[in-house]
Amino acid sequence: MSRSPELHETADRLHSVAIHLLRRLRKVDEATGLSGPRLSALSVIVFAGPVTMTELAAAEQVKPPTMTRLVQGLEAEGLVRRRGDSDDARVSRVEATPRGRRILLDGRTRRVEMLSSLLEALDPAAREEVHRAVESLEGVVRSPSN
Amino acid sequence: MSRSPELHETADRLHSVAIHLLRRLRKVDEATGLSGPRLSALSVIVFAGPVTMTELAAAEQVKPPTMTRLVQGLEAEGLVRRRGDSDDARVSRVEATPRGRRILLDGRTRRVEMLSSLLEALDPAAREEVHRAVESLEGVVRSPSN
DNA sequence: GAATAATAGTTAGCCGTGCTAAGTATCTTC
DNA sequence: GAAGATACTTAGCACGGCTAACTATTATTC
Repeated sequence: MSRSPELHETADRLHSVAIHLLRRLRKVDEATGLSGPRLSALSVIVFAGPVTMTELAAAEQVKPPTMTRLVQGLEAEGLVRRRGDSDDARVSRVEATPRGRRILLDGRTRRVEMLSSLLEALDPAAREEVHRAVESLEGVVRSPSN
Repeated sequence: MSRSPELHETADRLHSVAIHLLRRLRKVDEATGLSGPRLSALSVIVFAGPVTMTELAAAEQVKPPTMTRLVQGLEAEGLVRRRGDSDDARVSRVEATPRGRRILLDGRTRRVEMLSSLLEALDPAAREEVHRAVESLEGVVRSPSN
């Protein structure tokens, strides 16, 4: 079971870097004025078009009652709007308002800009290396389990 | 202001990889039976020896009342113990019990094992690349701002 | 076609974690 | 030794997660 020390070291530092990266991103996201869960839900709503509550809850890995309240919050801030489904009176479809869409897209821009500026601090060779490492990790992190 | 598309792409994918990595880690951490904030506080207590409440709150970037409750929770589960300071009767020093230490260290082991097993899925060249990329990112992510 | 089962959402109510404001107890300082 | 600073706690609010239980619809089954 025990693995090489180098592997452990890389693993440990990878963990730490991931934490620090996301901490930075969270700070940037504060400018949207939205909490993490609301911002994340809004993102699904913006990119997945009109969505049902159940789909939204599943996408956010949250139970339906939790999503009910998140959407109520977004609705109260005028970022989101609901319409009944024409075929099935039980379902309620959620879509972003123009304001919701703008706030989300602006936040997304800030986030990518922040990360890009970090990467710009690297010389081109290192940047290329980060790119390839990200590709490797994508394969490995996405594939199995959840 | 607008940057090269490759930069944006790397930034975006880096973001996504970081999110997925931490999601995996959170799942592993569930085995400790502790919430994120409690686990994180316990980690500081274990590694920084007896600590004052104020130091703990600062380390966890949380206000003192929040730390009061986190420590009360850990104490109720027998993972942590408090002693008064001999020099200053206002301060209260927190230290881990043997059980607290064991739970934390076991969790830490599981976490590193999980990451290591991800890295093991890569061929040695890719692994080496990830290692170097992590070093680059460390420099860039740690340096400025908090 | 009426009864039953399944599905989509919501409401009610709990717990944990974040906060601020305000209190207590203990130093420190003048 | 009185005034102020410091360490921590208590009280009370908001929010996000959950389960259990409810309503309203749609689907099934006999």
